[in-house]
Amino acid sequence: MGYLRIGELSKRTETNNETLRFYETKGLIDAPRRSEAGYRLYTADAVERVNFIVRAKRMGFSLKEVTELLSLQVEESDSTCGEVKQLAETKLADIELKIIELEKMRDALQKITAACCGGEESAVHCTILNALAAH
Amino acid sequence: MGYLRIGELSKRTETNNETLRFYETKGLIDAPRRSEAGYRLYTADAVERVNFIVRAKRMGFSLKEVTELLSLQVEESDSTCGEVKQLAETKLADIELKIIELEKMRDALQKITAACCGGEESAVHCTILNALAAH
DNA sequence: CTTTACCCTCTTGTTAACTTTAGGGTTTAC
DNA sequence: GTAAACCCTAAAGTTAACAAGAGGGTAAAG
Repeated sequence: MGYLRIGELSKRTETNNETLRFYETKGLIDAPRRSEAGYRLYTADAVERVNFIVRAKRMGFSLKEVTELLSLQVEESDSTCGEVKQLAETKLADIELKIIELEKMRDALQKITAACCGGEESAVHCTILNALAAH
Repeated sequence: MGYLRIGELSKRTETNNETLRFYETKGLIDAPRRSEAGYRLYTADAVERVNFIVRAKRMGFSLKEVTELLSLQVEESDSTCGEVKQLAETKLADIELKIIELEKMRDALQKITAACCGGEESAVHCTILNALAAH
């Protein structure tokens, strides 16, 4: 009880069974324990992990990068702490850059929607490139 | 004068000649005028356009989605204004969601880098998933 | 005036990230 | 107890997004 079979996990993560097995072969999710018949039995935190993968992918991270993100952990051992911190900071910079660029796009799109069908100035000629150009 | 050949354009956009020709076949950039010998001659705004494509791709938009973003323009005709606004708003929602999720990741990463090698609490066991779970 | 760096088209190859197919066993609902 | 729904592996197929190669013109520097 409390275990999820693969179909249940895929339903809760907007994935499908094949993708989950694929992620397992790629090392993105741990091989779970199996039932007597060989069925995969996942615990609840698999849902978190898979959802993280799905979200990170939507952000434009490759599976290789997602693997790196997931590998980030500060252990008690503390021996690899320097590398971890280094990697985390690199990824942090990546993410901050993405946020900034997305904010620019958002502003440009807001200009477009504001200029469009907004009343008097509705007949303006405007593209996302123009909106971005106009800072 | 004032025209760029393909090599010049690729240098200014972190792309390469093959990619630019590929984007042309896919309709992401307009077929430019040609020299007598058949060389592509780009104008300066090609640089803007290609850079936009590059940035949007880094954000996790597919070429198909980039095409949609680039097609967003409010024309004087005003006939398609409703659709344009609709599409722009959909993309805007996409982008805003991405920003929010990236901000969550950023916060989680900041927690990791703060906890790591930060002095007294350096021996804490911490992963990005934990950091995300802890709100 | 020729060598070196560019450019062209067309075809084929590559990589990532799945998806589908084939050929089976297992669980569960009637 | 038998269908329908679910699960397994292994291998082949697919799609997006390029990259590379073949074979051949063009531009510009010495």
